[in-house]
Amino acid sequence: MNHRPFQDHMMFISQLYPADAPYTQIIAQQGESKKPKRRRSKKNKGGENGASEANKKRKLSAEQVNLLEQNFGNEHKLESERKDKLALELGLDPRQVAVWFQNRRARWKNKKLEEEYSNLKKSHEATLLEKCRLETEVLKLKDQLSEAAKEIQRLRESGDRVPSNSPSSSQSQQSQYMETVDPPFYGVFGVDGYDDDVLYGPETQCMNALEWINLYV
DNA sequence: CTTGTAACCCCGTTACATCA
DNA sequence: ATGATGTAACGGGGTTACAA
Repeated sequence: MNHRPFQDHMMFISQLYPADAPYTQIIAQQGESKKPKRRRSKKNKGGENGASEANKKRKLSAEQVNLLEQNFGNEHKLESERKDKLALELGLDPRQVAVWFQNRRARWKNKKLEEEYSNLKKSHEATLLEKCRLETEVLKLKDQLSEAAKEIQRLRESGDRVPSNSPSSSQSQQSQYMETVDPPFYGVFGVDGYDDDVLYGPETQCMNALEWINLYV
């Protein structure tokens, strides 16, 4: 019997979505959370005849594992022809080979998930640091802006005292200066108001980010 | 077209071996 | 002796191919 299309499909799906159980399976399991699972009866406890022999054969030899690993390295899926051949070669039941491949795929998937998690974590930490840096920069710029505003105020006051030849000159000077400062930026950070968020918000967030990183790195 | 079955898959769990 | 960890094996539920 040929199951290649299905196997290829499943391989494709599991490579695309290695973290996800098939949707239908998730639904089925969710729906059956109350159904009691059938417990497997204990065996090979030595109470029944022949059990101890089965115990001794349980662990695969290093040689067997090597060959299985080699095959797994070539291809994670196992067609029945290859399974039978391998089983013959290893002196194992084909069912054992199939089970080994299933378990190996599960281990491989877990490892991939761990790697992915680790990469995401690193990237998240880098983003937090960058956020922190940008917030610090914003604070600096706000300081500069506030200094500039004070300077404007000073100029305005001195302009009031010193009569100018052209009445609009100080104003045009101001507006010229203001043009160098992006108005939306100026407005967004409410330099006049200096709300609490400007002084404390980003800084504390930044501290939290750093503490967070120190905690988890 | 429908139904039953075999063979495969994955997921979660269990049982057992090994090691610190 | 024992708890933690790794892994072989299993049970259940899903899909697909195929025959009747």
